[in-house]
Amino acid sequence: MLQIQDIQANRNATVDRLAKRGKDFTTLIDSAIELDNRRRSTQVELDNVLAESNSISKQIGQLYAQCKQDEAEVLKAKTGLLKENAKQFEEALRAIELELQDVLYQIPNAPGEQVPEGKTPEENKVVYTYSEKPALTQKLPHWELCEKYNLIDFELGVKITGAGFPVYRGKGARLQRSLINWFLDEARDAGYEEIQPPILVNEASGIGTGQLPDKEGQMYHMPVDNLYAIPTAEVPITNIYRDIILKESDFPIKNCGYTPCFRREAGSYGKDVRGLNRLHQFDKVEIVHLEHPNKSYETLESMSQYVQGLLQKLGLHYRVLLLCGGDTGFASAMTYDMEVWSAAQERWLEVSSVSNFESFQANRLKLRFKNENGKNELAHTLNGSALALPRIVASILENNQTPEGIIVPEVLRPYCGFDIIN
RNA sequence: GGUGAGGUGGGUGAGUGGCUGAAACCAGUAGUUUGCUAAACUGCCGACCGGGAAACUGGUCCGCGGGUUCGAAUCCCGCCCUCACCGCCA
Repeated sequence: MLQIQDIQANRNATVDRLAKRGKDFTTLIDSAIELDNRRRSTQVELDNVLAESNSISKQIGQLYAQCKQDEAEVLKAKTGLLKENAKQFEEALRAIELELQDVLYQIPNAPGEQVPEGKTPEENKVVYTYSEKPALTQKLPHWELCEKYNLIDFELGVKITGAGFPVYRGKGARLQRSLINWFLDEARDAGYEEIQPPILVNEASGIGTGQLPDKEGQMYHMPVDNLYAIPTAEVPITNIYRDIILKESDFPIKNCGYTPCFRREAGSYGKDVRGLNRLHQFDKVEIVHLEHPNKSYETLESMSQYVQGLLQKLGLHYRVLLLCGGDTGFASAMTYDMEVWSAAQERWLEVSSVSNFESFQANRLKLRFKNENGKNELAHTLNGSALALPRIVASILENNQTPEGIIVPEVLRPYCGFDIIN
């Protein structure tokens, strides 16, 4: 969530930035400001009452020590009214704070300077396109290729669990494992520390990264122990830094991690979810950065370059989108999406999303650092997929298909031990 | 699952009703000195929300939530969590 101090200090700028999302947030911003003002004045009144009551209590203690019981009794009588007052102010304050929090939760992150205005995905800006569509002699969609070469059995997954839980087998399983290993090795070479986090998280972690309380329905929940299956490694990895105060010299913190990801995807259906396009369980390597606020946009660019490097080494035709305000995620200030070409489906598939959250996430997480003035300041967080497996697999299969079989990208051959799937 | 112990500041850990926002030690930090890859000494050093130009100052916080009391880290109740041992087990 946004910081109320920032909103107070830069009311107009915040409204302008938010307007890029194609919606007017003036009313919400103003009610946040109004609530914050009320919060402060109420607190001043409360504090005064408490201060008086504290000082009387201290006097009573001293009087007892001097054996002046009578005078102590007189003071005791006075405290009754103060208590009553304090209680009222306390209740009022709590109510205002809840209301303020509720308003703040409704306000999305303010888009960064470079983010184009716009409401729909059509208004996203294509900032880069790499290579060409492959020239193919055959164009089978990946689900047919999976069946033909016995790589992924979707029906079997339905039997064991349900739709969206595919079974990878043989060379399909090995290709999957190779990609994970290669992604992790690349990340390590780029200076990321590898993390193997839990894939079930508690409620506090879900709140920390913003999945809870709102997007509860998107996660698998285990009520017996009140745990949630992670929708992305971002959740456990970012929560490592919940309630932490870093030193300035700790930056940059670079973590990566492979985990399976679980998403209920309630409400999705149709052609978009065919094959590997959308799953309930999939694998992903995630990169997470914590940065000094001065450097977060520079870091966003370098993360984008890093992800693009992976796609280039895999030889995939891709493009980079700078998302417009309206398509930028709730918590993000600026997002690049990387989309690879799916030759048989003849459409772009999103395989990575790299975002700068500025201090939006850090605010909920209470992730801070001591700045040069010795003050605690919120850190900036960024993350990105590097990469999500299923659509990468889909596009490798489709783009590299030949009548003789599917050509494995060179970088993966040492990992999987074969160079063609046939 | 059973039994027991416990949750205090970045860490270890003292603290059973007012003098404790909290001893001591470690870590951190600023400086002094001696000098050589460090040591000694001294000062500072929790977080959050307010007021103030500033010096400074009010309030809250000792797992969380309630209660008793003029006053609670300290007493009472509920919850959560951790650890140890036993049982089970990859």
